[in-house]
Amino acid sequence: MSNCSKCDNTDHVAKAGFLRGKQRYYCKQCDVHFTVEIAGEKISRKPHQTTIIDIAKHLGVAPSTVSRALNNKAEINPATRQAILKVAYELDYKPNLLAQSLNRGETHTIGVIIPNIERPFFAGVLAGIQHMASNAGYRVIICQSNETHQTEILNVQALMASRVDGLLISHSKETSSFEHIKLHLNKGVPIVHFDRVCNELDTPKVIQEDFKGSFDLVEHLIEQGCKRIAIMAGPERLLISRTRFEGYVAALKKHGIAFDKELVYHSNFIKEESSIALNRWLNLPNPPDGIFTVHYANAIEMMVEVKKRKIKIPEEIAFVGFGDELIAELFDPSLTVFHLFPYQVGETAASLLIDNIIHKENFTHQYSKTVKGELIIRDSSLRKQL
Amino acid sequence: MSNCSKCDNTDHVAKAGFLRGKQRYYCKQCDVHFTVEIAGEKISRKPHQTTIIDIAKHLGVAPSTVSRALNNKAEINPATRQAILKVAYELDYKPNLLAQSLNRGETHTIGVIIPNIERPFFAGVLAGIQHMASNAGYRVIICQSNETHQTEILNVQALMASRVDGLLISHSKETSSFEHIKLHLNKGVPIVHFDRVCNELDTPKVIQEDFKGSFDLVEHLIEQGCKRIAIMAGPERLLISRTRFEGYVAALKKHGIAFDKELVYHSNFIKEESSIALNRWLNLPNPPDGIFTVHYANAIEMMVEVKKRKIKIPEEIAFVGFGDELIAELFDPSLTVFHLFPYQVGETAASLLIDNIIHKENFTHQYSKTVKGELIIRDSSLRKQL
DNA sequence: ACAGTTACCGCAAACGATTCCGATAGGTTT
DNA sequence: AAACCTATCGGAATCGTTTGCGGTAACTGT
Repeated sequence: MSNCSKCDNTDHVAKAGFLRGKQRYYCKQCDVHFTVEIAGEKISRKPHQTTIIDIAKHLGVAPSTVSRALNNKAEINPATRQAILKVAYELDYKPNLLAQSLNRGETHTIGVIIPNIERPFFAGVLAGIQHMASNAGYRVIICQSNETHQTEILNVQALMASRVDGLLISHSKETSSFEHIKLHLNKGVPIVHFDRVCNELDTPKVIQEDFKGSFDLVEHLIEQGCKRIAIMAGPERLLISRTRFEGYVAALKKHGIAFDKELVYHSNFIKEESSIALNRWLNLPNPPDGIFTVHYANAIEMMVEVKKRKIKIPEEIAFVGFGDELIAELFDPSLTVFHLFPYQVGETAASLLIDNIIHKENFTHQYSKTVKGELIIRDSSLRKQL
Repeated sequence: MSNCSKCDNTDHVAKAGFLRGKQRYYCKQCDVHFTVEIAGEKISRKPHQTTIIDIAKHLGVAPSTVSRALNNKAEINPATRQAILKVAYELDYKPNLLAQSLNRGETHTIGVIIPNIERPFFAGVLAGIQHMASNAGYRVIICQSNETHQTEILNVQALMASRVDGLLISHSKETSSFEHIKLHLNKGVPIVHFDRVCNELDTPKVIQEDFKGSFDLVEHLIEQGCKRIAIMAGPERLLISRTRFEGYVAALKKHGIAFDKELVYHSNFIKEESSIALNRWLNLPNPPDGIFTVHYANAIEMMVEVKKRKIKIPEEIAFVGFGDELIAELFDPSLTVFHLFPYQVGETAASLLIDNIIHKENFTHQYSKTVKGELIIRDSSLRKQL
């Protein structure tokens, strides 16, 4: 029998079952339960990062004082402050951001959701976001939706669970319902859309010159003498696709060229689509003499095919597209593009979001900041001037 | 005068200075100080996410019980457990990851440091890391060193401050001292190197077939009849550059080709270097008939220049390089590469790290996992067979 | 000398979740 | 029926920081 933990006596002690593997006792007299500690086994002390309490003990002050000193608060004696700072340095104190975040209710982290990090455009955006964020003292957590609605929803949940201070999002090609965003928007979470924005939600947005870019590219083709211009448009659900499509239509209209449904193909970001669309067009009774692909990669892929067939670019078919990639410049023939600036998109979006986070209450929404693009005319569309 | 907060009497109350803007009083009798609360001004209640305590109150149980139910612990009545789960669902409870992390001492987050997210290789690696990490329930924080040593150090500090559970790193081209890593390694932080690894540190590493790739590419050039092979090597500080360089040297040696210092140029990832190196080589008394660039982009840039000069590829000069980019395939002429698999590198590194995190104690280091590459012979080096 | 004031600091309660213990109530054994 | 057990739950400490508020000593002016 063991000694009671209270009266240190064994007289009235009786066994009282097992608890988590240990024998349990009960002292009738003291009305107390207890288990016996297995001797030893208590040495495992973790390495332990220095905390504010360590500093406090070290100097014989209260943790609150240390906190005040470290955070440069008022009510503190400059002398003690210096002393604390010194010890903090000596003990290599690093504040525990988790504890800070928990206490302050903000994580100084922003979440980013993009369809795919491997797309150079988004990588560029990310770089811009990172740059702006880290300058403002914010960390960045990145999620990829992989172009699926479901994953996007999971991403949002994961980021909100991580208690990010704000959200930057470019929707997946599938996304047509926005409840998962609305939910958190209504709770007051700052959210900024970029590139693949949506109009149904009342968020600040960063877009590009999608309409103008399309319009300029198509008009350029027309000026080069193209009469039948095909368009490889983006997924229909995306607003950005529709806007670009409208630019195409508008340019045709302005120049009195009839719109032909046969010349429209809505891509879905699948690899084989380029050759499918191209073949369809080339087999038409009167095939196009100009092709506008919303995504530069499609133009390149098509040009590869067209070159194989010994069709002359740009004389027989001219190509233009949106893009920001080196390949457009280096490919032979070089591709005329409406050049995009993903880095700027990222910077703009991030700064908008951070503004929003900091001035949460009285944030006057600034909708639709537009990052300008640039029409770069190259060999794929530039026909010899007569 | 105001009523004492204790005796609720005004008799012995006297003013006692100002405290944070409010008038302060002192009750002699009760020996008590107090300030008067400005009426109102107390309504600002935050929206408040449901917590474990809300659930507990809702059911009249203790928070600890709720925690046990939610975490599927033993010692809990299935009935209460169901009840708790139900309420949790109804109240849309989401655990506060911050609080969990603080308590458990782990964040379920891994930090990644890469030189530049815009380099497609690293974007690919990131995608692999993300995939593996999110499957294992880990979040990912990404930092860019921008190829500078100083930023890399700051990155490490930032990530450690965020209390990441482990670190994945590919060093900047400048990094030649590794104290900033060693420091945390010694504290027991799991760290895995990938791609740009370093040998001075006792960490698991994920590398590629750098030696073999170089060797194969150069040997291929030799088999195609090249006698003088130039190399555009990487920054000298990087181990990966040195390894690749050694592969080059070894291939030359095997085939009895003399090593010529004139044919070596160490790149530093600066844009103009391609033309500088190329010009230098072309102006040599006996210029190279084969060029091996460690980075495919340099090969492409050089080929652009070479094409302008009407020098024939591959007949007069053949090109090969490391790479994983579409442009290598689409460029004219298509580039022979030792194809890399960044996504796999990322996956491997992440799984190694997560293994390391989970089995922290008894982790048997598995050094140098190698992700295999693939020699893809294309037009830039394939001379007409006689 | 004393009310009134200031400067500085400590205490303790948050933040949200986990977990070690001990406390019950109701069984089972002898 | 006493002795022992099990299942289940509550209390309180803990993680590391921040912060509201009260306490104390010393200082100011009259």
